[in-house]
Amino acid sequence: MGVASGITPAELAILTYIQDHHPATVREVADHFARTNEYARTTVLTLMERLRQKGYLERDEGTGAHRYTPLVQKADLQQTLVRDFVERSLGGSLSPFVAFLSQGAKLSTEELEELKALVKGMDTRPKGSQE
Amino acid sequence: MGVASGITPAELAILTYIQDHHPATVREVADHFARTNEYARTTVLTLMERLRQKGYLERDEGTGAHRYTPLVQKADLQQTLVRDFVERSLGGSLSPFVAFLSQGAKLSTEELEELKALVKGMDTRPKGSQE
DNA sequence: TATTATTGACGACAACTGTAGTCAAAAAGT
DNA sequence: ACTTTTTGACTACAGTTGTCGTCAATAATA
Repeated sequence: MGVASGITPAELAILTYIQDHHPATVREVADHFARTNEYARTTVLTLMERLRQKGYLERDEGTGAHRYTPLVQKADLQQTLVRDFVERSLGGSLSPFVAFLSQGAKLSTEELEELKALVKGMDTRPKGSQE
Repeated sequence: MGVASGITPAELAILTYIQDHHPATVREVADHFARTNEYARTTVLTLMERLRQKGYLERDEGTGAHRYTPLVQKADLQQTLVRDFVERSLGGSLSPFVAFLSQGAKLSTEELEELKALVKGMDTRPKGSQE
């Protein structure tokens, strides 16, 4: 399992797209990726089925092609992804991230606002303190 | 390649340890992981050799066991890891990370300081503006 | 309904990963 | 120098992931 939660990179790309465009049929997804990444229709199908087996997608077998719907919210998934990444790849340290932000990472106005509020609120909660 | 830069998760664990304890011999690393993760000596050897082939380690074949040294700084590697993660897994958006911080992620005093300085400095640089 | 196009279930496969045993060569100890 | 350990080069192998082709079943069309 490449990424956290047992989702591989290729699967994540597919799942993310579906989270932004659901319900979606294999063909719709395939058409999308045909332009960018280049995934054959059957590859997309395989990936989508694997995601379904893993519980990230569900499908409605009505008339015509099956329509897939995500079973996890995009925000939730990303949250998990971040948590796992920090834990597994950064050994729990957030410094690299902060450093990344310092070095030119662009933040949207909203993100900056949230960060400001966050910093203000956490002013008195040093690492290790109890909640 | 699980993680960015062609380093797999298992390899990353090994490399990280070596970046914190170098130069290191296979046995030293193996002894360390024998306690925690449970990697057989030869597994560690294999992983270290793969890292060497990928250019992340170099070894000194002097007297006794070979001594391995990292060829990339830990901070640099993590920087790359973060960049790649944000790009590949979050589609370039930092919101999930900010959200992660908001939801209880603990920051050290230093990290918080850096973040504060950062927020202050970026106050007038909305997303999309030129450097 | 005959014909044509679309779908999806399967099967395949090579590359990559995690894991480690074997065994000869080299080093250390006596 | 002889024996015992330790090393490391190789080999192996199963599971995962990325990628699709085939082909029969369905659906859409003429």
